[in-house]
Amino acid sequence: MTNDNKPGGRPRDETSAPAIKAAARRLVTEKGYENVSISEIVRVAGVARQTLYRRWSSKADLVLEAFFETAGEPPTLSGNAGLTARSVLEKFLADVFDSLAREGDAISSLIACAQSDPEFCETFKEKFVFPREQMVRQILNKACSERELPPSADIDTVTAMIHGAFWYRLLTNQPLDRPFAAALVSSVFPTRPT
Amino acid sequence: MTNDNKPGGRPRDETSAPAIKAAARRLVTEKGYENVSISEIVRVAGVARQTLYRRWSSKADLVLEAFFETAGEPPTLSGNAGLTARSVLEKFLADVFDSLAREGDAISSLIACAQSDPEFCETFKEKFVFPREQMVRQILNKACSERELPPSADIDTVTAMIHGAFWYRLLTNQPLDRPFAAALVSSVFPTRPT
Amino acid sequence: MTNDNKPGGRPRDETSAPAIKAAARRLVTEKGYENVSISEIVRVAGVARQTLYRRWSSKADLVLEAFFETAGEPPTLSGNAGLTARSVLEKFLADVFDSLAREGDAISSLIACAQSDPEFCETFKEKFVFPREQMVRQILNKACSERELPPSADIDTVTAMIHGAFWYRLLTNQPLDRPFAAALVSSVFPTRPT
Amino acid sequence: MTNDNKPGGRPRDETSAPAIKAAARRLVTEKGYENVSISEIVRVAGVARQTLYRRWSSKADLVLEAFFETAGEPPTLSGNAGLTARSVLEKFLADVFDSLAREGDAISSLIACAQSDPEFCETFKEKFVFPREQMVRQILNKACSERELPPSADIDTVTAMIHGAFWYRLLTNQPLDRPFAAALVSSVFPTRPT
DNA sequence: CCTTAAGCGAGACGGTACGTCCGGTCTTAGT
DNA sequence: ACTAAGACCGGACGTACCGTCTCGCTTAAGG
Repeated sequence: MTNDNKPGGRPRDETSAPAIKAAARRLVTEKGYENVSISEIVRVAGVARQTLYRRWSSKADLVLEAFFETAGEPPTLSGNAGLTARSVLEKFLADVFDSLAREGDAISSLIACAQSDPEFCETFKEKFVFPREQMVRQILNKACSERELPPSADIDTVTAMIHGAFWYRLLTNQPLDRPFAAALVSSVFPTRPT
Repeated sequence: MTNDNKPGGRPRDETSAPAIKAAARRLVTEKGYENVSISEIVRVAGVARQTLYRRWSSKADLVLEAFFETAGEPPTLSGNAGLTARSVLEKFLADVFDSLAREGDAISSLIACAQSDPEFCETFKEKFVFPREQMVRQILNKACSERELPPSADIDTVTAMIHGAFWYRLLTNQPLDRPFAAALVSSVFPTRPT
Repeated sequence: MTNDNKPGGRPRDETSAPAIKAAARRLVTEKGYENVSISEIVRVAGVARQTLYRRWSSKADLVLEAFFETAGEPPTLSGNAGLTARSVLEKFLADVFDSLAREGDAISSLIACAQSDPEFCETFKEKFVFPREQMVRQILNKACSERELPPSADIDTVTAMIHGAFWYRLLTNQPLDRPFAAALVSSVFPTRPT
Repeated sequence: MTNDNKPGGRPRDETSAPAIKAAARRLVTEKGYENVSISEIVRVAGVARQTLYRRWSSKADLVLEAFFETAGEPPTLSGNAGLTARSVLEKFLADVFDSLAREGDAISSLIACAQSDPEFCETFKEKFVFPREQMVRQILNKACSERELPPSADIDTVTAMIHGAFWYRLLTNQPLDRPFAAALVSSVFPTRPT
């Protein structure tokens, strides 16, 4: 969103944007997207109102950037060489749940905002949803090719079910903990006959 | 929500409440929860502002009642006597998807609202979420007891996965159609060896 | 400016308008028209901003009404029965000068404002300028008919000169005192040969 | 106002100041002092904002200089050798009225500005008011010494009345035309018995 | 030739005030 | 008691200017 045309004029204060984003992130995390006003963000950031509007055209724009600035490659898969896909998935989910436990409320309010702002929704999907979805899909594909899952498994649908399960719990304020991660994994991978 | 204390005074206009709910329902369906103001609802309903506040304490209360007035027993299971649990589930999901296709945007915005309003969230869960969840759970339990699913199946988790899957697709604007219903069902019920 | 259509609705708070006008009048007197902000007026009046805008559409409207609410019959001519027109004029001017000494700065800033706001200008003339001008004209007419002035005197022009003289002194911050009143009168009335 | 310290550095662009003054003068004439913003002046002048502030410390400074650059010796008295003071005065007033007819609105808005800016007021008086006042005074003095006016005439007061009369008409949007000039003169000079 | 010093267009900066909008409460008169 | 109407306070909104500041560049004059 930030436009940095090269030519003349005083350069933008490099500390302003981070300060604003930090303020936005903190306030949204503390109070939820809807309960944060532009005025409060600029006050906390110690910045003039126009300095915010010069960079972002709306609260949605700002908050999206504040939360998902870095293109979404959130947790990574590397270093899981010798593990089974099942255990990789379980660890991945546990990690995701941990991070949501920290800022789940903020994420909830972003999901909420996405419903009434199509542009926000698109960016949110691109920066947050799809990367995580892709992650699960990769793990499942690996599981499939290594025979942990039957070749007939419908990867897309199972991905939606896994991803959906924790959205569902997130949005209905039900616990997102390690036991749930384990239960999800168990439901996906066929039970081993003892 | 409506309080109908017995004693004296002019009785409430019986047409006001329905008019307000109809207006609310229509506007929310058309424009989404966040983009509808109280002022607009009362204007469309042709009613004084206070007439709304006398009956509901907030937009959330009103909209919840407008959408989920009847205690949630939405689709029913009766009349599915001879069918397999699998086909019952598929039909149930197809029906849910059909109804969401009609008013999915409104539901999305209600889910959104639930994120910033705990009370709304609670009512929404009670009136909308849990009944549907319970429905799925019942079908799966039946499937279990009739050996369509292995007895080891984790009904709670699978319920969350099914329910979550369509929330997820709903909130991310991905298609909710019959093929997806079929795919969900197929992923839950072990594939029949041909 | 205040519109008091008869029908329904909560009546306007009768104390608000006077409070706002009092605040406006006080602040303009203290600080000058240009240095008073709407925000300050409503803060001092202890009133919501919209409560001001509901009654007046601009600071100009408000201030005009605050200063010249009562149709302009400022000083009166009655009770000067037996006096010469000359002495009546001198007394009238002395009175005007006294009142300007009290709130001359405010008047100056109103004259100023009138220059950039034609509507303000019109109302200002009607409520402030013309009544005073008319006063002088009446006195001069009386003087004429009673032979204190030659019948050939151009009343309109002399009125403009008298009135103009104290505007001129007012706007250029030159003293407006009794000696000047006397000098004006002496210049208008032919010097009596000693 | 322009300071031209001797030493090094790039010399000021000689075209900037005239361009700025021209823009200021044009805009103030078109729209009135209050309705012209610094931003607009520099945009019209095709100049950077700082280039204006380097030369003038405020809009008031600039506009004063733009309008009254040449020390005030506006119309001159020379070449009126053989005429009566009365006709000289009439011609002087007619000239002043003509020039005001051209840019009266701008002058009005300057008078307005002078009310809220004491420094502006001082300069305005020095550059515009006093020279014209002095002019009238000289003519009247000459009239006095040549017996066109009685020696008892109060030159200062009459000057204020003349000058005030056209300020008054100027500020109240009443016509400033030759008949009024004639009427003023007639009221000052004792009517000649036919 | 190269430094120094200032002017230049451009535009960001922290502020202040604007006029509008809405939410939730209240106060009327009328039914 | 209830209605329709609408005023009330509070507070956020996005915009417009203000006067200052900083950038990279240009333009001389003087060493």
